[in-house]
Amino acid sequence: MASDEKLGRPTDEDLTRRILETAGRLLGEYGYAGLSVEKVAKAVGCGKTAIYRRYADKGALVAAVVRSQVELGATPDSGDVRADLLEHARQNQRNQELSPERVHGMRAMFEPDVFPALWEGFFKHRREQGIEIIDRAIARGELPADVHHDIILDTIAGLTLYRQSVKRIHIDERHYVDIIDALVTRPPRRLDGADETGQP
Amino acid sequence: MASDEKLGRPTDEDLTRRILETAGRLLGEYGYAGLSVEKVAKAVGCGKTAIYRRYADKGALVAAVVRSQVELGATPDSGDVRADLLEHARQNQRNQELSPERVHGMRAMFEPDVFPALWEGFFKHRREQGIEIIDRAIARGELPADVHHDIILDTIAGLTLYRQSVKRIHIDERHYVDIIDALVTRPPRRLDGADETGQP
DNA sequence: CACATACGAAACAGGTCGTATCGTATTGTT
DNA sequence: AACAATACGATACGACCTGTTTCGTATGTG
Repeated sequence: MASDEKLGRPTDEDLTRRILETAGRLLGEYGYAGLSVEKVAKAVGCGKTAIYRRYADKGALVAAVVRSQVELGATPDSGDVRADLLEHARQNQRNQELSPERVHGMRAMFEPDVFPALWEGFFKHRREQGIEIIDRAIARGELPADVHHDIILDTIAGLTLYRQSVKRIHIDERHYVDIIDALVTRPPRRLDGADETGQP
Repeated sequence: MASDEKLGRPTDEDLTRRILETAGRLLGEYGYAGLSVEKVAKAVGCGKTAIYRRYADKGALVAAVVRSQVELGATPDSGDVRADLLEHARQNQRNQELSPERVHGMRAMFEPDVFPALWEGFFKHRREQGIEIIDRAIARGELPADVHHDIILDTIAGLTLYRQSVKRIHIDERHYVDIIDALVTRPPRRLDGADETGQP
């Protein structure tokens, strides 16, 4: 117990980085179905073994790719709910934006083998950040206590998702300001006390 | 020229229907990657030939499946923009809803081989219906002339997409009423005259 | 040194895609 | 009735992919 070091040859972390980078590039180029582990290995210049030792299957690899391209960031807390939600939306957009040719990469998150890992590793956490923003706004009296957290957050997230993944059009920040203004000015209300998180 | 009838044995339209139906069921069950043309043929009780004669490849088959499960409906025109947009949203939701286990089917529309056909065959047309609703509202004076059509429509469509495809949670119609009320009461404005349709 | 692990290369079985070929079935035309 | 044209089911095929396994080699620790 004197040492925490693992035995044997250590995993090459630089190789891990190159695998994720290359897989991300090929994913953006060919989409999930067109991505092959063999091509990734070839492009990286390593064996398939190295990839399958790190990720159980192709789905896990792609989930790791998307997760590596995405960041959570700190929960905005400026004291103004409009500013906080705008920053929240900015973070959404940054995560989905990345680069124009990575649309296939973002769409790949919908793969049955990819999505569950991303929900746990990302979406759930993003939702919790949004809930916090709104709860603080309620505490400050900026929003009524019976506001429907998820409808607000899903409206913002859905707009970004629809624009980036379906229409491939960037959203000008001022449009977010308009939408957030509308949502805060006439906030959607809860219908019953049932909590909802999605993805059962 | 006496006859418009085609020569030879006619295509079995009932077989076409069974192919689409079976492919839709298997798609919902296994997702795009897990769907195989051979399994579809096996389940239908026909040869692969029959499928490949109808659809150029797997992507075209799946596009046809999604397209067959979706309907356009008439453009709402009640004289009230809130009612029209609500009906528009209802149509969105109906199209994505279908049945709970068809989530994979809806998500399959994001496949690179599937999406282009659906954009031309469906999304574009849906957008045009929404534009018409808003234009009529402008003509009636319900919305300002410089309202941003696409931001309104994409907000509504994105909410549905995010809820159904990502969170798998049904939207109570009253939430649509709240969102539409917010959008119509404080409508997002155009920034410049540039038209946008997406999917270049 | 012994030990444990990562690595690259290669072979492998099983599945899939999309094509091609065969003989058969079903239609309209002559 | 014979024919042309097409759909159909069955089957085989080459190319590719997934994920596993085996081998020899490289790189670390005690």
